[in-house]
Amino acid sequence: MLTDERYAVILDRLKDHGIVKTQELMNLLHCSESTIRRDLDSLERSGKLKRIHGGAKRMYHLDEELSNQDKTTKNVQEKSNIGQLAASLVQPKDVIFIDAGTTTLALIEALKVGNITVVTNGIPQASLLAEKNIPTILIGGSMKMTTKAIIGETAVEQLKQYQFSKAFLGINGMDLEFGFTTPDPEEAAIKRLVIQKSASTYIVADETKWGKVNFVKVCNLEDVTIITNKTNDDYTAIKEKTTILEA
Amino acid sequence: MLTDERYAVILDRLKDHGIVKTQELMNLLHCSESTIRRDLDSLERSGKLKRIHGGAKRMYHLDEELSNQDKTTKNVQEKSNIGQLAASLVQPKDVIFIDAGTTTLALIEALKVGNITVVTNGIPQASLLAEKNIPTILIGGSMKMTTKAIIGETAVEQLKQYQFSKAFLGINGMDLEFGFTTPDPEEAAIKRLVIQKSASTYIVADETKWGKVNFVKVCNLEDVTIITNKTNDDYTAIKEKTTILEA
DNA sequence: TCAAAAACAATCATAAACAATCATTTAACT
DNA sequence: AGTTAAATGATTGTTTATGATTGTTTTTGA
Repeated sequence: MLTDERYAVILDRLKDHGIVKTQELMNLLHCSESTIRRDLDSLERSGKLKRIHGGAKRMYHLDEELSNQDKTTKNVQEKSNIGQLAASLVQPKDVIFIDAGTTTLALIEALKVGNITVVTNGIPQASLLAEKNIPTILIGGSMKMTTKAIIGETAVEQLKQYQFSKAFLGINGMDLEFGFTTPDPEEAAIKRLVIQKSASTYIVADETKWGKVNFVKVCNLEDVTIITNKTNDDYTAIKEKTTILEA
Repeated sequence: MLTDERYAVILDRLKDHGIVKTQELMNLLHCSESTIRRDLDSLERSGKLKRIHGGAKRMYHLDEELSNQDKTTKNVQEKSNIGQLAASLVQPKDVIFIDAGTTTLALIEALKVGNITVVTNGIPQASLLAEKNIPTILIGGSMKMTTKAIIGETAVEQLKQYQFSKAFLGINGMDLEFGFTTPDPEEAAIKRLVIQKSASTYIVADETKWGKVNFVKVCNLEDVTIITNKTNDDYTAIKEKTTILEA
């Protein structure tokens, strides 16, 4: 069992359970307490988890961080559906904003129409847009390392220069009571500004985001149109407040 | 069993499992530990995998960036050498600019020191920096689709805000008579501004750039320090005008 | 509050993996 | 065929990872 294999197992387990115990890892990985302890120490140093007495717990951004690797295979079908619906809204001559995050990548994949300009704050988004030969403007500023999103004051200042005909935003949580929320205040600031600068705004989010509440509020449900995949009866109350497009 | 056959087996196995062990490969390929180790070394140099203690693992990042442009392993080796020399110049507390282009990616790969800030105008650069957890500021503006470089007026305006202790630039051509040249006026404008804003500037370029002349002049040979790999007798005249670091 | 138990950090010896080198074999080219 | 270059496997000493041991700190519950 190689060091990196153990790391992978530990992080995977952490992703599911939110917490791991030293003893449990010893049995699972068939190695000594010292080794586990050293592993947790390394992983903590590289910011992947937080050590606690008896084991370790998940850190905030681990949620997003791990998903970058396996999310590509996880909700792929659903995201693809959402992306296609979102892409169908884009028309020639549109100037659209595309948010950072994994969900909006599916939108870019599905983009078909020509003669559009895209503005984005996501590095992977920019990369994909370049490969699809879509004229793109990237927002400058500080890069958030876990999500490869551009944030900060410089980004806000640059965004103020633009107006968009449509904006497509990702989100971490949406809830009837608390509206749209994300863990990062700086990302929330970007999203709020974009909503303000765009003629119409669409939140693209798969069903797992329903009912989740994060640290910072972005806006109310009724301020935007939601593009999601599965809306069951639970959302009748929500549907009265806002517009939902089902993919 | 030919060398390239082993490479294929190793990479194939890596694609499925994400990780390979030296011992396991020895049995699978019926060859000595030394050979496996050499194979892994070569494959790491050409950017196909990442060696770890006991074997190797997949590289998530510049897999697409470098390998699909099919650099020969020789060229990769040279760029790696140049990158390592360039990286050795970086010191803690530096604020450095890293230019877009493939050569500077090797520099980022080789970056070891902590407590630095990087400013870049390259999308692949930003992506790699994020994976290495290096604090990064990305220049915003229009994206040039062929090279994934950020250019244009917005980029220039943002750059004016910054000062750098060191800057590392790529280049398309360098010539005794015509100096440093690139095909794109907008890229040249960025490079010129960076040179002006940086305490010291290094051009990183492999030997193939010597004697080439492109459309737009960036600066004279004597304005910067050149980091390149092979300097033979032809360059005696050049060496009188400028500083050359040989990797 | 105090004592026992568990978890902890630090250290050490051992074993595995490592880089570097060399002689030998294999392939490639004239 | 004969020469040269490249690849291989064995050997060397070095580095790294590991598990056991030590004594200390934290948690627990009586």
